[in-house]
Amino acid sequence: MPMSINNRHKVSDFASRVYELTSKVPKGKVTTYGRLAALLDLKKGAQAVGQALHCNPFAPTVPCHRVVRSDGDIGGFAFGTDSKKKLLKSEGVEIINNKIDLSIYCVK
DNA sequence: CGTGTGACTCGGT
DNA sequence: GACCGAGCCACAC
Repeated sequence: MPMSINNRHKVSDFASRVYELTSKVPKGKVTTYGRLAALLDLKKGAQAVGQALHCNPFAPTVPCHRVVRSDGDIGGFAFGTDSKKKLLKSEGVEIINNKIDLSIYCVK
């Protein structure tokens, strides 16, 4: 596990796990808050996951823009949903009517 | 230790 | 489709 995900400033273990998982999402694909929560055995902790990402101190390191809502909605983004949309678009993710194409969900 | 809050989700209206 | 309320979880106060 990459140490660079937890040094600098101390973050909660929970947040570290979230960042680590998020950093594994391949370019061009996306995952959901709920999916990350499930991988952390917190199947109902999607909101907690979102909170961890909001405080994401590794903005460029952790591709938090590849995390969207379960219904395909953009979700949120510390720098504005507009930036999030553009980033995804530049990675090849289709965004239609403010919704992510559910067919490119990362299945891991 | 109790409360409030939020980049969530689901089901009902 | 939009709005609302309830349930869940980590975290700041």
